[in-house]
Amino acid sequence: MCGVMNVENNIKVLRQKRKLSQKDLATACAVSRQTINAIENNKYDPTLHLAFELASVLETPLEELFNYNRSE
Amino acid sequence: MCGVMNVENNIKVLRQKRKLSQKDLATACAVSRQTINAIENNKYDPTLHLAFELASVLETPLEELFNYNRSE
DNA sequence: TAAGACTGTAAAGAGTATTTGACATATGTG
DNA sequence: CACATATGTCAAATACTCTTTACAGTCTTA
Repeated sequence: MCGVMNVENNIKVLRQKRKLSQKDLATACAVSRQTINAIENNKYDPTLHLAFELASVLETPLEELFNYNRSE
Repeated sequence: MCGVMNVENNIKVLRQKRKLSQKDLATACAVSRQTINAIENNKYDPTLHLAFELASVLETPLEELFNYNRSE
């Protein structure tokens, strides 16, 4: 239900700005490289836990890291 | 994995402040009442999508709604 | 007492997030 | 060329989120 709604993210841009590889970011967040890759390419959304971890590592507020478009 | 880390939340307090029942909030977020109940009682964390929905309905920033304690 | 609204909880099942391992490609460097 | 690094992707397996259904307890009010 509600399939139209997406949580886009700016992870790739922010990661590259800090000169981190997907593997670097994965290690810093204690997840696999494939997980970072999948999230950057919008295969699925991270868990809330990982979202906070990403925001912390990338030193970016959650609201900036993810663009949530309500009820499109 | 990573079992020590938790994402606590202030949903119950904020919900009651707005005089909403669990059912009210559930309906507004398009999830079941049990889901709201489980999240309020820390049975599990919501998805990122639902977290944004809760923040939107409760008109509260994500960082205020959830208390993320990193690497305890 | 009875009835209604609100909340806590449990079990079964569907759907999603994440992992590991593998393979492909592209780029840069010895 | 050979080697390393970074990235995209796939498949199978596991863990977790979330749903529905159901029952129980509390509180208020008629």
